[in-house]
Amino acid sequence: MSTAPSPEGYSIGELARAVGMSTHTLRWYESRGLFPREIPRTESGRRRYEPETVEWLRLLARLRASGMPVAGMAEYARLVRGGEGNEDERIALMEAHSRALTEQIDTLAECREVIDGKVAAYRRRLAERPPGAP
Amino acid sequence: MSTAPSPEGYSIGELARAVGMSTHTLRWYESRGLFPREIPRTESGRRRYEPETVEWLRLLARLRASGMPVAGMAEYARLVRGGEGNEDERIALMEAHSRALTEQIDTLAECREVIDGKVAAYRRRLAERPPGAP
DNA sequence: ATAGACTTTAGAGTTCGCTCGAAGTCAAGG
DNA sequence: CCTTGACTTCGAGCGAACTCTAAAGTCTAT
Repeated sequence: MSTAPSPEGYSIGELARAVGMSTHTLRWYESRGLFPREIPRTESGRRRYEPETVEWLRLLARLRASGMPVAGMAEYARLVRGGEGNEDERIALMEAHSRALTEQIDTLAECREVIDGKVAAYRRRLAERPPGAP
Repeated sequence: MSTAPSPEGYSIGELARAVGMSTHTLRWYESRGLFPREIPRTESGRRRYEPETVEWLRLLARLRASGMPVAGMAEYARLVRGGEGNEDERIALMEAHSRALTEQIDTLAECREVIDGKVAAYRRRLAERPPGAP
């Protein structure tokens, strides 16, 4: 609450480096409503991200990596933007995703078993009929 | 092993129904080299898939569902087309995918934990500050 | 004060995996 | 023969999530 002397906060390039995304992606995320609040600007119009933005983006990265579509993240950002009082909606959103994730993990494990079964079959074939045999 | 009297084999529509893909997709897969051999045609040029194609497509479906790109499946089909003797290459391909799959599963499980942590935090907030409080 | 690194915008382009449509051929029932 | 519906090829189109370009403006260091 006063005049901060040092830069305080991240430029878009710094933030990009900090979270491992491109500046393009950060602007595009913003255009898609993926931030829980307005991004402050300097006098000349440059973005100056607050430090906690790093945590927010790390969460988004998790959601993306686990297959949540951008629209889902936008919905979540909207809820957070709405402030306290919609915790149940946030819980519903996240739990739905968690359930989807469980399903996906099960599917993948199943696929892996089929694949490992294939590998085992090929190994058996190799063992029974070593290089060269009618 | 002899002259089969009945139609024997699937039309593209029948196969599509049998494996749950569209006829468009089957033709597209073919154009991408995803079949381990030429698909026989009737006199009039229509595809007549052999019964074992169903199993092949079910395998492809697994590979796709587990994130293998179409190019990877094409490579695998190429190996199978190559006939016996390249089992080690097939094993290498499949094992690489299996490893990728393991990694992906771990990533997803990690993401789910983060998400479940968020849910837990929201629940705590709800419990401590029930509907309506400064 | 000037180079060069960085940022701004709007909008176009890319990749992947299908998905669809057009325009025509063919098979079977009535 | 006529109709209906499945089949043919080919090429365009789509949605998702970036990714890049261009042309301008700004900041920092020397």
